[in-house]
Amino acid sequence: MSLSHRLPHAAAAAVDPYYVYAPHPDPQRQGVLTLFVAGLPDDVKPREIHNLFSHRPAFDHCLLEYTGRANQVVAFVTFFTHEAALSAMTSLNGTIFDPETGYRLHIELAKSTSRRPRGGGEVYRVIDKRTNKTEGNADENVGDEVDEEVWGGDEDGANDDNGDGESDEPSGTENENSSDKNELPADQSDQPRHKKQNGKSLSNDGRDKSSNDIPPCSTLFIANLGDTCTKDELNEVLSKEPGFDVLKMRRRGGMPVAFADFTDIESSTAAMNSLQGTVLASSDSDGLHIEYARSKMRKS
DNA sequence: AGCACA
Repeated sequence: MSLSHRLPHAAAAAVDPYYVYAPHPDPQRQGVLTLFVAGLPDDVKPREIHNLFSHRPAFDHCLLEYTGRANQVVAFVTFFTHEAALSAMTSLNGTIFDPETGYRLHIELAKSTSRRPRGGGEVYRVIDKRTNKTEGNADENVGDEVDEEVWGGDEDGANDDNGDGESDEPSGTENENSSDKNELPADQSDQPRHKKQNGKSLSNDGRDKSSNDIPPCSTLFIANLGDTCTKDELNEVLSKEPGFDVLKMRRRGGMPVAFADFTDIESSTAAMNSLQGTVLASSDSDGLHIEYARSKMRKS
């Protein structure tokens, strides 16, 4: 039934050597108690986030947000101390959240600490901006308006962090009231909803999960790069993906494109899913467009 | 939409 017979190292890798973080990567985020969590499948439930993080030491509270952009879902998890947040980040970052799709958690410090929920902490806090709940939800609340009531996190003075691209990957935004739409991080969206697609097992022809026509390949084709994008900038992001091997960039006249090779198709698929739509500092539109390459990279 | 290297 499931593909358990060909699971690689899958869920076993809760901690990943690729996700070793420097103790203080960004001075701007040093006091922050909240983690920003991306790489979540669109059918994720608040309970799942809570179950995953609430057993961590010094856990405080968490919030799940269906952003309404693409199929993106992000979470904000707050701890009582900065160290506890970092600890949870390093041990859970890179965790395969859904072995069937290869989605991996991408965790970083949030831009600012989430405000404490007012009343109690028992209820799952959710912001749901989705207008069309096609996936993973039985009930249809189509006329649902955006709930923006919770959380107006705006007391931070830290906004633009375009310093010297140290791990410059985009971070989540907490200002859902803001009109800025350029702060969305990883966007694993590309799964076009089939007519009767239910969140769980895709009854596909049995192959591609994201790229539509191109068969899976351990090399990824990366497009929609800003014209100022450098190989180093791209490398920064890709090197955090497990199994990443070689990056080649070329600009053929127009916009640059890149090819990233991974050790295997599982890795390239997971990387594609988690990096799809990632907005780099050099990006100017929708972020990275990633597909399987049409042919595997040759090395010599 | 844009897919090279040998």
